[in-house]
Amino acid sequence: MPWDFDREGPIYLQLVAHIERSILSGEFPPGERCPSVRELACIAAVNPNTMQKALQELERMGLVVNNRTSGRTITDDEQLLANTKKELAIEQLQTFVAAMKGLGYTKEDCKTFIMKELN
Amino acid sequence: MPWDFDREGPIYLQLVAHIERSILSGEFPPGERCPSVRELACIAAVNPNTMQKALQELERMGLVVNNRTSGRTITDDEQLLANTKKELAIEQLQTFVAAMKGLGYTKEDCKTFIMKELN
Amino acid sequence: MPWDFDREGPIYLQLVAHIERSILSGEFPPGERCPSVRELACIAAVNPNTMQKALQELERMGLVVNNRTSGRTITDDEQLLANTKKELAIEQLQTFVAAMKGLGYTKEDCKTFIMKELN
Amino acid sequence: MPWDFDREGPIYLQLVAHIERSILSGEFPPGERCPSVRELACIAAVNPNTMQKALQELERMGLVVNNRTSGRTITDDEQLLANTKKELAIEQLQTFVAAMKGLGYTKEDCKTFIMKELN
DNA sequence: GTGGTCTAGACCACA
DNA sequence: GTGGTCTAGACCACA
Repeated sequence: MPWDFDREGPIYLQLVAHIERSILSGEFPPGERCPSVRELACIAAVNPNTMQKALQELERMGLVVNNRTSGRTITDDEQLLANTKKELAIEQLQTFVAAMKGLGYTKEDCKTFIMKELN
Repeated sequence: MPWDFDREGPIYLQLVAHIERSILSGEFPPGERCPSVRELACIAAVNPNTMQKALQELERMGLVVNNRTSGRTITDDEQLLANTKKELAIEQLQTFVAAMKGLGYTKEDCKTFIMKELN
Repeated sequence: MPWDFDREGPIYLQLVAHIERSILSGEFPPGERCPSVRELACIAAVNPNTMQKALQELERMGLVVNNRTSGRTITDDEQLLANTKKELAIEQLQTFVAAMKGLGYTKEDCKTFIMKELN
Repeated sequence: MPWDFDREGPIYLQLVAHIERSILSGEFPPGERCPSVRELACIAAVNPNTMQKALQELERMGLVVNNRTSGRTITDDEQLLANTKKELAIEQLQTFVAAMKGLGYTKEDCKTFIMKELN
């Protein structure tokens, strides 16, 4: 199943986001081998060059480690993984609060709404 | 500025959602006159037929009232507006919780996370 | 005059080094407009994509600033320029000392040699 | 491990420079027997004729002495060795100063830079 | 097999 | 015009 992309934003960044989530959700477990550029490109149905760019960005972020000719592995840096997860969570929260604000809810309204509705 | 649409889902439903939010956010105030099909179609840069279908759906939902020859008005049924707003808010909350679940958060985690991060 | 490249090391990194030196030597003055990707690619006789990669690296280093659709400029951050210049100088010094070591000179020998021969 | 050569300059001159450094660094000690043309050609992975030409040049420089039928020896002329070493050192220094000049350093700057950075 | 580089060329947004 | 992205495909080093 090829991944699907928005019209907005470069595909390689959408790949980064997608793989990032796959790592944090445990689909690509910490310390395990990361599928090769070619494999991932095939799965996502994009050009290997595009996938390469995405993986190099993930390296730069530290989520993926390059072992040269023996492929890449997912980082096992628990601290980094925790921080990244928290960042993404905050992003989600901000999106949610923004949407709620569009409905006329203040931050306080959000809190009380959540406490009442989330069970 | 013409509105923008996803690839997914019929455009008329996206129009419904858009106008619904405009009403709930107060951009189209309760009891006021609703712009004509032609006006709205022009603003949104869609075919008047598509906008017509959207407005009929909004009528069905009760958010818009048809006065026959004298155009449409936004409902002033505060109860309905409040319910609709709440429904949309719950939808947003579910989207948020689903995203958080994808990051490994439980509902309880969400609560404590929000209490800590939302200030 | 197309630039010339070693067999060793990616061309794009050699481009980075070349442009870096051009900036530090004042050939591309601080604050001035940087030639466009296409211009530079033409001058250096490389593919625009390769030059693009080099310029993006120079951006990352902060030596070049991206102004989106209105081209790039050389940084005017004097501090950064001074630091970069010093780094390159230290690199040169290390190369020199290594070569001297191969001739049997110690660091101290180097110092006295320089004091005597450099005038 | 075969020696490696630049694209620039005849290979036999690169061989001369390489063996010259080997002598000055003590790898081929003064007064000792010099490996035969065939041995050296094999080690360097070049044609014996090319190595022959290199050794003749080293003879001309006096660094290597030809004993006719009993092979060659490294010179034991300490004065010559010292002079040659100094020449090479001066060459290195000039290369270094030229590189520093390209970064905007004067000879004086070089001196103070070295005094500060070399420790 | 792995990752990486480079080219050629199309196409996009922005203004 | 500017920078940026993407594809297709060749080729390289490493082991």
